[in-house]
Amino acid sequence: MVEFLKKKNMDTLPGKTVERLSQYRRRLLNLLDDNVEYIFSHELAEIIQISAVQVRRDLMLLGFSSVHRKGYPVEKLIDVIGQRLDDKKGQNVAIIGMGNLGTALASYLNGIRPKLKIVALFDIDKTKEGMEIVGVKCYPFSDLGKLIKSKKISIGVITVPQSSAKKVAGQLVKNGIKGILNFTHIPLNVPSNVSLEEYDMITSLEKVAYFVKENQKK
Amino acid sequence: MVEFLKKKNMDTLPGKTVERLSQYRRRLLNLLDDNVEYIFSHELAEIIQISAVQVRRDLMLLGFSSVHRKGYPVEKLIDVIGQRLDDKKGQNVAIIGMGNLGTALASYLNGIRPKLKIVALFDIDKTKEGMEIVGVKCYPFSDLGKLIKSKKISIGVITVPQSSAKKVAGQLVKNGIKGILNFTHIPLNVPSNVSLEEYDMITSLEKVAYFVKENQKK
DNA sequence: AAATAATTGTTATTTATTTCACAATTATAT
DNA sequence: ATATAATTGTGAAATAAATAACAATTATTT
Repeated sequence: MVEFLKKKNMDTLPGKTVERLSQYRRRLLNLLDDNVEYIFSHELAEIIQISAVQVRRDLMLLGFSSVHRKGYPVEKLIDVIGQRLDDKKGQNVAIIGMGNLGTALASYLNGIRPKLKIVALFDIDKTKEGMEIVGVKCYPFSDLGKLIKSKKISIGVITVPQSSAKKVAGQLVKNGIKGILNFTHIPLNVPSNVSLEEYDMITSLEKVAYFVKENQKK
Repeated sequence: MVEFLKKKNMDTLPGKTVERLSQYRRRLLNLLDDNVEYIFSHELAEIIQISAVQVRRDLMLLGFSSVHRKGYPVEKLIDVIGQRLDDKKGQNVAIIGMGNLGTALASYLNGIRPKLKIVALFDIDKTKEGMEIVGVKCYPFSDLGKLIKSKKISIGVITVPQSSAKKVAGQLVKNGIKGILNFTHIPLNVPSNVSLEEYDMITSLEKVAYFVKENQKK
């Protein structure tokens, strides 16, 4: 068995590497627009503000090599990152909760990655029904289950008020969602086959605040 | 010299611990509302969905002990977390960019922590001048420097469009900001005395999407 | 009063992530 | 043609973070 190939090219990547690959790709797409054909590890590192070794290590995990003394070919690298990160058939996303945050996310995320399509928005407020944000329709929350199935939604983004977070997560899970991105500060408890990513803006702010305080001690 | 005391009670905490302490506190405040007086490490762990050892370890770093067989006293623990995380005099925060995201953040963050005050909002759009969101005034961007000084703002939250992120960060730094929470996906380059926390929603979504895909291989 | 059970605080261990250090490769300069 | 310089890919080392393992403590049960 080709264990050595498997190791490099099939293993699930570490979460941190995934985060960085996502960022590399975004930068590389910009570079492509500027007709940059090759990039050295230290250049990419500089742009993302990390170390060049880190970049090389991440690309090593992709099994991707540079062209000697020219650097990494930008277009090809974008492609390889896509092959590793993206789902071939694409994935459909719903955003639940169309307050300011949900609305911001809808316009922010929509269209940014061809393989990640925002296909439905949901809100409890029935007056929002049929409303469109950046070309995506808003549905009443009661249609959630139906639409997860009909639109093959695999990822749900929760931007509802704190108080409904658990209920919404429960509904998503019950209707077979595969991944959840949670923007409330309520910790969610989901079965292990559902990928969960939590993001708490208060925690981020408190963290900055803490390090500001600590910095001033010096 | 009291090295042993210094070690536990003075050292800067690891970032991960800070994040968890922030979360513990938020949960504990809820518990306090429900008149819970004591909590065991495994109970707090269960709420946050982490391990009990992790909780004990974090509290160990605070030098905080439980009451034997009763658990950790909730009110006192909240207090001790505050003593460690919060700045005594409080810290003032500005949000720059009053689109949907900025607006969401303003209402989300305001009032949630007494020692973190949102004292000013900024937007390039002069028609928003004087507008109030959750009781905080919106100022034109040109007043940024003046207000950082007069209102003693130490933390800036960047929620402007991607294209102005660097300019805004530059202005903040130039005017003596101490910490930045960046919500754009432009990596910022700030001097080392400025604490920087970046949060990129696209990366989070791509990360969930990747793990959804990987999970399905199994 | 001895045994049992619950719970902590901490040391030791393991695992994950980052950085160091350097041989290998080859384009470019001399 | 040789030396120099740039750059990579990776094993080894260092650092950071999480988990396990367990002695210590004491309330409760028998």
